Amino acid sequence: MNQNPFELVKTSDRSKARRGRLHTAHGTIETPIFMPVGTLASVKGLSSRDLREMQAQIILANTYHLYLRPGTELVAKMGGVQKFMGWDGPMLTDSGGFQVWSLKDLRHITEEGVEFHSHLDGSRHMFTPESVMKAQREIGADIIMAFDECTPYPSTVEEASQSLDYTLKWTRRAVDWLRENPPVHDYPQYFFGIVQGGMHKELRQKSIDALKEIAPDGYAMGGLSVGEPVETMYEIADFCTNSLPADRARYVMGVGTPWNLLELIKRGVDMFDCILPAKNAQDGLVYTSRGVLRYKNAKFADDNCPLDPECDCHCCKNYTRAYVRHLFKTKEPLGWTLSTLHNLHFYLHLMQQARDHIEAGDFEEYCGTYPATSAGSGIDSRYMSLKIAIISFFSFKK
RNA sequence: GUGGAUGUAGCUCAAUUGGUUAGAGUCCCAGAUUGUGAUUCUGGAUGUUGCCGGUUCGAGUCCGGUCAUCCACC
Repeated sequence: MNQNPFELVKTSDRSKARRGRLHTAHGTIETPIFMPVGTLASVKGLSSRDLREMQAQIILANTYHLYLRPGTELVAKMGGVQKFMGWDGPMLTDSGGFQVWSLKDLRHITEEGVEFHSHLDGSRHMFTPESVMKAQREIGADIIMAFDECTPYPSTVEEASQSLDYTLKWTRRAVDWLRENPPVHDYPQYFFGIVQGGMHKELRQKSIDALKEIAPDGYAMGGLSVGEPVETMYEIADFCTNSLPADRARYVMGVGTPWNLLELIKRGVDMFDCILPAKNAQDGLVYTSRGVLRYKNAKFADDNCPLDPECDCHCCKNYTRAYVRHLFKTKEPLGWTLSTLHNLHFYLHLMQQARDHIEAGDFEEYCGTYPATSAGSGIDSRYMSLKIAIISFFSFKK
């Protein structure tokens, strides 16, 4: 569609880990990269200055949410999402396929598109591949996503196949619409297709083959981390990257824990987004160089250490666990801001480490020595859970 | 000093004409969270019902006394 924005810099000899660059009108993104989620044109609790200071390279906004409020036409009128939110770096918009999927009782899916009721006021709306492309053009992100149907887990081959059928038809219609209609903004907006197919490899293969013919500017893998065992997620992602074109960017949507990210980078993934670091920070849990830390726990009430003694983020350099816990307990907005600041810094720093080690040629060793990090979810392997338990026990016992 | 009112979880309050193991919110404690419908959700702990006695098969509830607090009047 457009000129390929992705530049493959290096691939590891001993895994599929890749070092690359994604060139956009608002800047170059060094990959592998994690994209902080800013659903409503805001990474909750943070200003664009915070994002710049933590060296965020690209952030993600959401078409469904911006469509409902303040409206994509208004965003266009304000000069696009970057100008609207005071962030001049690269942006990506998710199409809203996932949101519509999560609306469950409020939606009706047909081949034409998705009819749904706003979760805000119940008003009726229709999303079609065409209308969603129009909305994303108006929002003006550097990367826009196909309108897909996120296949639930578990799903039978028949269900996943039917779902994939819609996603592929919608993707073709989206591309046609983009070709036939003029851009809203005067810079390129790259279009990423989304691989679906549930946990069925033959469907994932079919999805990839069809997408290759459509030739989007990049490839995302959707429908992962929707309840399947983590090993299955790795296996499917691994299967996909075997077939995806090596010269295009690969993006696993909605994943995941720090450990998930390293495992998927090893399997050839370049881009990630996830609400987990932001959501967990907000709920009293942060990631540290020594594992997960539930800073809201009573044992940290008089802990004078930073959240992570080895972290050099603004929060860790200036504030203590006792203080951040106090802010959480008293529901002070600053607590949300500081803990989110830390968690996102942690993720971005992790990606920096990954890039450095891929370049140095020792990424696989780095993964082997990396401290176990649970998301606080039970889907990691038993081995990991044990390791986490041991590390947590010795690290945070007081 | 006299009269009246009120005493139930750390806090704010429920509990039918006396009827199972005295509940709820909040607070506290722990857990969950994977393209944000999320300042969210799930679970747990906490009581000599001010105290002493009486009536009753059975009292947070009725009676007597007592203590505390508040109000009004001397």
